[in-house]
Amino acid sequence: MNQDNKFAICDCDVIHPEVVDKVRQSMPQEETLYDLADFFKLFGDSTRIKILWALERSEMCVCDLAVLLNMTKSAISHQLKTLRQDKLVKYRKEGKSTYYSLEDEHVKNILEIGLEHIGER
Amino acid sequence: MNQDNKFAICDCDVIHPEVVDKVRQSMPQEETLYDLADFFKLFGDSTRIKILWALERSEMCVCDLAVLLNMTKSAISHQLKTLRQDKLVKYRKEGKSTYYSLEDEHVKNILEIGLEHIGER
DNA sequence: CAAACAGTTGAACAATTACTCAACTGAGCA
DNA sequence: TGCTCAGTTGAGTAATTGTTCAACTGTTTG
Repeated sequence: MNQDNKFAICDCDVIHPEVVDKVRQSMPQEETLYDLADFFKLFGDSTRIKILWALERSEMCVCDLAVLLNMTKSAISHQLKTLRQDKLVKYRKEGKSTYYSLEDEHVKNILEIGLEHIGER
Repeated sequence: MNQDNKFAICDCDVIHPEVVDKVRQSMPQEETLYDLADFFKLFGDSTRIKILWALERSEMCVCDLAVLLNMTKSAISHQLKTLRQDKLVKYRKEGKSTYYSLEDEHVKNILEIGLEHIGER
């Protein structure tokens, strides 16, 4: 459980074992932390941030998003696919168009806190 | 202001001009959106997530973090540098050690919302 | 002073990723 | 039926990025 085993990659010794032990006990599972990072990765791209921001205001189709962000339909569609896979947006088809909207209620909260941090609110 | 200019990259026409116009007016400045994405990029790596999680529990020195995460001091130090530059962590030096702690009160909130989304809370 | 250790740094490398391009599907319409 | 347009998809490419490695700084201690 602790690091004094032969598989240690770390190139130094513990200085404060009690702190490390305390913190280690409160760490979530490895997988949870990976999922968390993957989730935030979605917000780490300005194109996706723009899409999420836009969809927070209104349901939109791919063409409208492409015009709004001045990008190709393909680029938008690729990003929508990843947002779809991670359950941040949902869509409905109507005729030739596909209308996207936010799936998750956390998106707005996250964007707000981010804005607060960078001092834009 | 709208997209009917010769610099349009988009490969299609607007379908719902009124929606696009409405949303466009509520979009923040380009730079703000980039800053926002850069901010979230920090949370988009599992090593940094782990570091932030750990520091949320306790101030720690580089060696302790390296032991806790089973990584080299160098790798940890590189990540701490980026977290430092973006004002998420602060540090104090004492003897040979450098003690890092969270600088920003938003970190906890962000991690919480992330956990909620991935259904871990 | 010299050795030991905590931590930092820059270059190099490997892995990831956002966008482009071209081809494709499928719905609406002449 | 065939054309047009909205949207999707996969391969390829260029840029970004996390870690390693080696060299370095600075503080403590023998």
